Amino acid sequence: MAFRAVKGMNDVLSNDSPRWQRLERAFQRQARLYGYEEVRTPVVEHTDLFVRSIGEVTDVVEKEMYSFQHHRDALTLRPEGTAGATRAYVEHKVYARETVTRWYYLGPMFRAERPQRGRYRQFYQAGCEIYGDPGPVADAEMIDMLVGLFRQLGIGELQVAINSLGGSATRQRYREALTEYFTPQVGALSAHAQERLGKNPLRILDSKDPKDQAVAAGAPSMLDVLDDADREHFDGLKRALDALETPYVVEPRLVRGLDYYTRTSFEIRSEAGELGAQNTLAGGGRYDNMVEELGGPATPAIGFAMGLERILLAMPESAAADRAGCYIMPLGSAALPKALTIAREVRARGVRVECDGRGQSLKSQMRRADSLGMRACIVLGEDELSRGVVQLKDLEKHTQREVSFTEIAEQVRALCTVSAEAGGA
RNA sequence: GUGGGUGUAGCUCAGUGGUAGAGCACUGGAUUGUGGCUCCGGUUGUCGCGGGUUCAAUUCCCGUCACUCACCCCA
Repeated sequence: MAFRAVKGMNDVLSNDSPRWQRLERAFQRQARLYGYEEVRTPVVEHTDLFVRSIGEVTDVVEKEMYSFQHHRDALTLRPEGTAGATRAYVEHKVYARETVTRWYYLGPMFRAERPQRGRYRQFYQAGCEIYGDPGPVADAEMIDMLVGLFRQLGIGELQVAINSLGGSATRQRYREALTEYFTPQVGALSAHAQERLGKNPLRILDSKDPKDQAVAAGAPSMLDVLDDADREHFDGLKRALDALETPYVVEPRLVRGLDYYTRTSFEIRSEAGELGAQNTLAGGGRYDNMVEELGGPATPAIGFAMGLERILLAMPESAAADRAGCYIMPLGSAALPKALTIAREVRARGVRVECDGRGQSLKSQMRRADSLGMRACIVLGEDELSRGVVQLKDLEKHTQREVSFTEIAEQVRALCTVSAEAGGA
């Protein structure tokens, strides 16, 4: 056991990968149904990109990034997907090609945090971004799409939380109002909150420390300082969600840890499955200033990311798969060459085949075929070999018949295809 | 960065100051060549690592490392 995976970075072995694939396919299907197309961006970006977009005084930038120097470049493993996507959007002047852009992505992200349940140093996010649509209808549809996806995956106990952080002017006003409110009560705050007061007072609002919560309870609400346009936008979001009959709760203290959010911000949580304390499945919001800040024209944008590991923790086990595939059991080395060519013929017809070349007892091979969930098996011994036939057994119906070499591939295909179609219906 | 928990077979875990067990898994047989149930047998361990106490430590003590959960923050 000399080598181990790097702390917080996990292998997905074959017993888990079907669940991953099911989730990824469901996400991609849902995203395409809503008009998104895939974008793939590099895992490594210039460090400045993240500092500029996520914000210099965020936890992510201050202490969670995997940054390194390569020759003259300061580089960072992406801690999230929006910055890279927006960089690509600006770099390729996509805004000049189309007025509204809808992208989805899926891949690993990296944050050097202390690992725990539902939080890893290399973790997988899937996300969507819309550029060029100011909302709020787009915002509501995005939230509704996520709720629909989670329901399809069988995840229950969902909660949608929404808030509006206002535009940048509003946000500045609110920040001042909060500083004014908290400063006289500094002593009543936790040490942590006291540090934040100067840098980012909004974060005190979602502190879980009871001391902070007590003080924050009386703080002015973000919703009270929204300007008319912000308020109209937020009301529009709520109306659209109502129209879609998507349940939500307004959480005026929902503040997300990335600085780029403006106006709409939201989280989707669940209490289901084996989720621990990290029960936010997806989070996102508007970032109407980022395109311009990264050098493009003023372009409204909204996006979200969801954590695949967390969703997998919340997903119920799927029903056992139907029997499929064929196991070939040659008995004795003389039967092996014929077994191999039969295996290839059957595979050519689209049926999964495993040929057992280990030379073990028939009982052992049978056990293995069964535990693999095979639908059929072929027994080829000396007697069959000399007569040009095999025994074809249906492991589900416990029936067996003799089939000639010339017909075996087609017979297996018929057996396994029928079973697959019946199972899928 | 802070705090708690756990390290014993491939997996899940019992256990004892006198150098280890169960279930599952794997495998052989009961059935000269037929799975899922049953029965009988077999294989697998530096008891995380280092030090201390002791005649003797997997067990007690100290340290260390790893894993894990929670705080923080986020997906």
